[in-house]
Amino acid sequence: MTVPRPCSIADTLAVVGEKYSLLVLREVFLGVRRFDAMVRGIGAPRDVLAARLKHLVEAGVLEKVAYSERPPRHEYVPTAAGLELQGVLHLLRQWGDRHLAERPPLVLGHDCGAALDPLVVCAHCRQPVTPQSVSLPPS
Amino acid sequence: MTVPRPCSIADTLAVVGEKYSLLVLREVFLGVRRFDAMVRGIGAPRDVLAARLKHLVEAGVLEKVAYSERPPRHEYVPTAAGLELQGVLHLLRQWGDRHLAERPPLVLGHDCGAALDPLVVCAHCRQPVTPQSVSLPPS
DNA sequence: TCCCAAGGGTTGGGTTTTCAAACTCGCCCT
DNA sequence: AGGGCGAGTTTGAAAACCCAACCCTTGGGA
Repeated sequence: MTVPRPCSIADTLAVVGEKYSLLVLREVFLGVRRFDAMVRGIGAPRDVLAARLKHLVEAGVLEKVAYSERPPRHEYVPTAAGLELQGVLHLLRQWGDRHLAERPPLVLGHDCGAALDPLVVCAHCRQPVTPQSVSLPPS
Repeated sequence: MTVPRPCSIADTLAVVGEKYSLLVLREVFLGVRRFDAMVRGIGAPRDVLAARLKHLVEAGVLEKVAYSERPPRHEYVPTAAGLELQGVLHLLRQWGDRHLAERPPLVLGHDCGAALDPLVVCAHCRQPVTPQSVSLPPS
């Protein structure tokens, strides 16, 4: 192996793996969609946030939507592709709540009435995906 | 909001959000557990990889296990906490396969016999977690 | 015995990114 | 005219990152 492993995890991280990118998505999912509000919520330098937003828009994860012509104002909304990243954030939050426990967890609700407790299952058999239940490809 | 939002997503990203950290976990889950092999698989600079490994060990995500006394040799194996991050990698891979499609997807198998297709459900009701089915906390 | 290779890093240096603070620009309000 | 908001852009110093080269230990041939 002389060149880095080709891999869609790496490809995905090239889109959302830079510092603050996933926090931008967190804010968007929480309904925070304006530049200044994101700066405050994330605590990122303004120039870095501007660069991340541009990158995410170019990658088709967010879309810039005008909500006022004059003065020109717009907000960042997730595309369909962007919405599909919510699961990643749910899992990151769950992992932090379980293993870092530095704060009272943010409790999200699920339609069923219970607190949201995300679980990764196989879409085919609906059984949980565990390290043991996954088989690696023959190397 | 004068200070960044306190959030376990951000806390988790402080552990695994640096450049290459999730790729280290990918390699570990693929069974690649030695320094030089990781350098080749990931394509990271050796010094950066050394720093990431140290950080992941200190954070309790990986453990350094000797497999030879003389010469002193060891490998990096995931802890229980580390194993729990597999779901994140499955989702990142799935997203890349769906939206980037730059290569034939790496097909992992699931116990049920089908190709692994990860899906995030609510552990309580087993229904898929969608943007619409999750309710935000009252801000 | 001598030399080389493998494993697992460390060191020195130059190149990018980040960062925080200040600045800009258009528009609205008073 | 002055002040403020939203949304960035500029600036210059600090921190990462990248790469090549080097180090050390042990094991294996020639």
